[in-house]
Amino acid sequence: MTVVKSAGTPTTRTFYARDAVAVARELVGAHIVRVIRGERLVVRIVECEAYRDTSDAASHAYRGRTERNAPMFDAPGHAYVYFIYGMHWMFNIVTHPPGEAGAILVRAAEPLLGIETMRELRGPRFGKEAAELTNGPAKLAQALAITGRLSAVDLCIGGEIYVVPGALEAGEHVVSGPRVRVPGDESAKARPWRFWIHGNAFVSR
DNA sequence: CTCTCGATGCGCT
DNA sequence: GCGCATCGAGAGA
Repeated sequence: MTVVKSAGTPTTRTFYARDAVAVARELVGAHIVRVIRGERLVVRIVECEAYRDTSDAASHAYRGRTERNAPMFDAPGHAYVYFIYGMHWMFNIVTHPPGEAGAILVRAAEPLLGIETMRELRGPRFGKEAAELTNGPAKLAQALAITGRLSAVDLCIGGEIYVVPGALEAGEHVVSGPRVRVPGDESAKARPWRFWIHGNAFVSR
């Protein structure tokens, strides 16, 4: 069982001003805090994927800046939220060295606080199992009421959504592998830029 | 449990 | 028009 020790201090801008692959590994175990209607919802990241810019054919930033992917090119430590498959929102954290572009997709998390509210946000027929609330990127966004309105929001100032450093528990370790359903050439597909806690029950399918 | 398939909006070729 | 950093229902085993 995971113990939530405190509200925590948000991660800093400099934490995200580095290579996205390196940061993605360190982001596993961190907490996302979402303040909604005066309530704090807290989840723990158990799976995420790094996307870079021109060297990464799978990345939205690969073909340069557009209106949609603009947050990926702007200051690190902000959200990049986009809409896909006509119905789903994806939550990313903008992460890249100065002058570059990139983001980390949060694919799955473990609910820690506010589980009943997450259940309501997901819908009454989902979430009988806690893992069903947040074990996929679109599920996570729905459980935390994340939509395009939060794209480009600063995650480092303790506002309506922010990220807090976390730690792995005893016996846990992070493993890596190819990203899920990425487009692009073979080299992009093969890159082991997906990170997750080995054996964790909240990792996506 | 596993597998297949439709939903549904929009950015980009 | 195509295809997507997905999910859930439904069918079959």
